[in-house]
Amino acid sequence: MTVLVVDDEELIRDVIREYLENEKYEVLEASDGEEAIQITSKKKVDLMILDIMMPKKDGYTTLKEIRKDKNIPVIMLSARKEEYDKLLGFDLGIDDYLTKPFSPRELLARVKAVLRRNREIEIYQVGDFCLDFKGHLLKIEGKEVKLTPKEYELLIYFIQNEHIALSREQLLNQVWGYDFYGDDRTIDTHIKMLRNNLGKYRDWIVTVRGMGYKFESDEKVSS
Amino acid sequence: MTVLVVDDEELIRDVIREYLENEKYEVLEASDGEEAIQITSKKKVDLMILDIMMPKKDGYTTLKEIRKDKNIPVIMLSARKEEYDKLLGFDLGIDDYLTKPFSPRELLARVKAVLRRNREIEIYQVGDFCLDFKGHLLKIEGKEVKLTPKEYELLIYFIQNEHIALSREQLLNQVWGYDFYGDDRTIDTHIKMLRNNLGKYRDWIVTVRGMGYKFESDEKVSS
DNA sequence: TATTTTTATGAATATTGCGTGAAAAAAGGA
DNA sequence: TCCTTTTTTCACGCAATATTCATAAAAATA
Repeated sequence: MTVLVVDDEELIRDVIREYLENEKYEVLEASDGEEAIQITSKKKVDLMILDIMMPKKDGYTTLKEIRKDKNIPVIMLSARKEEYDKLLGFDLGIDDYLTKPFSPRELLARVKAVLRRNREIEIYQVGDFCLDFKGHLLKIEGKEVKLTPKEYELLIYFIQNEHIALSREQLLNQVWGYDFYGDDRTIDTHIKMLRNNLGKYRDWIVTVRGMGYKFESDEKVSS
Repeated sequence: MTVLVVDDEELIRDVIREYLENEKYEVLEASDGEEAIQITSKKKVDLMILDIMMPKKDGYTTLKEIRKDKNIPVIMLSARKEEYDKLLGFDLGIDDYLTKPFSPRELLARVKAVLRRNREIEIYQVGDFCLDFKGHLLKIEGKEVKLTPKEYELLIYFIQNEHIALSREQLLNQVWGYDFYGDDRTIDTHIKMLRNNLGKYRDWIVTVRGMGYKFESDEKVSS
């Protein structure tokens, strides 16, 4: 689970990072709204902790922009309690709210609560790459990309094991099943076809020479 | 769907109204228990959002009186978490519970969940496609389309699981029942007939090769 | 550089899964 | 009961997909 912390104060970010990492969350940081928008467009973020008062671009504006094409859960931070009413009026669907100074413990509790609440959502979205697990639907740049069953299963297995290098044997066992006694090279062909279908995201499937393949969505996107 | 919001704070009512109306719910307001009782006796209310702490007549008492002759689903609001235990003691069959300050998003999620749980009448209408769940009546371009019982059940199950790919096994279990031990391909035949009956909407039943089928109406899919 | 090892690709072939129609079986109605 | 409607089975043909394999390309090694 990846949490993006957006706050202009480095101290705050550091404290939150420490607590979250202690609980095995991956933490990304942004010091302003622009940076936050950049990061969410490139990386998979499961939850955003967003400060309202920031220089350049405030929390509202930032959230509004991100929400245009992403539905990332968000916990808002603010220095003043009175902001809450304003926040409620703001029609952006925030998930929770905390006033500074807050206890890290409480933040953690809320992070967990929000993620628990959203666990049933099964959509993998990074940039304009959008995979709907339940719908068996992959969209890239808003257009449906047709995958064959094997390509689909393969892709899902990769995504579920992001950043982990997988051997051909492992892929055969997990995706094809233990009762498959075919050629190792079958994988290569499917990788080829999957890459073709991923278009500009073809490099997200990385060859690990002598080992197998791995999936990595934060690679630089070639267009 | 009509939701009655009962709270003495106008600000809270306004905020809830805004969120609910945004999701196409009809919203009624009451500022105290008496008014709530009046409204429920006169209008059709599908769900009540009821604050516990109110002047004159509190939430408990109000609910107790309304429940004497109506079984409207209710979500309770309270300022303090501790109230929850007290609430449990009252055997009034509340459907859900939220403490202030709550996230609007969570409220919306719970409203939807409660209504989903309690839905009785349901009409699914997109373009000139109109299915009345209860009346077992399908109209396309204003003309009634005759479906066999199995076709109805199948279609309803599809609509209730729109955008989700369903395997043949799942369809057999859910529509035919777990005690059906027939051929998988029975599904195919029913799909064929259903598609024929759907006429120009036949493509709303999408084949997910190697997996099963899913229902997808033409309306824009938000990603 | 030449050599070896590993991966990518294209094409040929094998296999699987779906749509269909027809017919048998079961359920309903008069 | 008989007749009609609905449900289920099934097999054929076609199209989509999976697999294999030969060869090209790329990367590592010396």
